[in-house]
Amino acid sequence: MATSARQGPYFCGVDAAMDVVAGKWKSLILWELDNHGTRRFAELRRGLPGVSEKMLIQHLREMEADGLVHREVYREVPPKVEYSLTEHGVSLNAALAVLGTWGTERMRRIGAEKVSVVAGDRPADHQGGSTRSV
Amino acid sequence: MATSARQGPYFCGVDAAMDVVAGKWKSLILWELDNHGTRRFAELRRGLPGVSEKMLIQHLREMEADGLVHREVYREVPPKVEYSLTEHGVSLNAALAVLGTWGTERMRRIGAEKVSVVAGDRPADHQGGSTRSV
DNA sequence: TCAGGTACTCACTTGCAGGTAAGTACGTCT
DNA sequence: AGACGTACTTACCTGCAAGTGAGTACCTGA
Repeated sequence: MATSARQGPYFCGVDAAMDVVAGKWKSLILWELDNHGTRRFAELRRGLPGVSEKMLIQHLREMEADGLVHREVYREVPPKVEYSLTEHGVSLNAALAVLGTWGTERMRRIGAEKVSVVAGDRPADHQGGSTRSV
Repeated sequence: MATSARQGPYFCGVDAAMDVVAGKWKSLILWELDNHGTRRFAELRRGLPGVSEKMLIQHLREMEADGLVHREVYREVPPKVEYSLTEHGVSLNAALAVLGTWGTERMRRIGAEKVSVVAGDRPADHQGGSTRSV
């Protein structure tokens, strides 16, 4: 399932960073976890409209292997697992924030829309324009 | 050939930026152009060991459509085309540099190697930007 | 009693990014 | 004469990322 940590070789630093962030939902996951501090599996799934359970787990496992997220399992009767960012995840998110600023500016330039949030989902939460949109 | 500009919709700024940078060689191209100011097609091809002509052109066309690179054609007898970064390309490269710093730090942490440069190619040059498929 | 919520796993399929290799038109170098 | 350099275009093929949908095991509330 390719859940082992990526390890290069790389052309350069950007290459190494992109390798870790490559994946349709990874930067979104990073953003969600950074914003909420800690999230359960189902909370993440609901927070990322359109993600499939398979992809979400796969990405979380890869990011865990890469040392970006921490996975805490609570052995309770309804299973409970909490995901949070490690310090490496937090610093990666900070680096991505710079890129996010550029991207937001680009969206403004070309007049791109935001993907519409499905009705019933968190109403007015993660709006990229704010301070630290990933 | 998908040379039209990407246009969303996006989840957030990072999404928009990643869309533009997604492509195995795009960040490398950005880096090459930023470093040399202006480069001809064949110079770029030689500067990016392993890239195929098809992918190089495809990426250049997409980046042109996205307003990142400028393409200047000289109607001379041996054809001559010069590529350079627009101001948007330059600012994107600056944003990627932050990510590059993080990636370099990560490479140090996990002890990843750099891809070996083919014998005969530029010896000890680029430290800057590169990508893998996003 | 059975739908729904917890957090997953597994098997199958599809789309597309990227690789390979050839063709084009024109000119110079050997 | 023909190899090589310029900057591409075109067609075909492959591998992998991602999507789909079902199954698992347990518990709660209507």
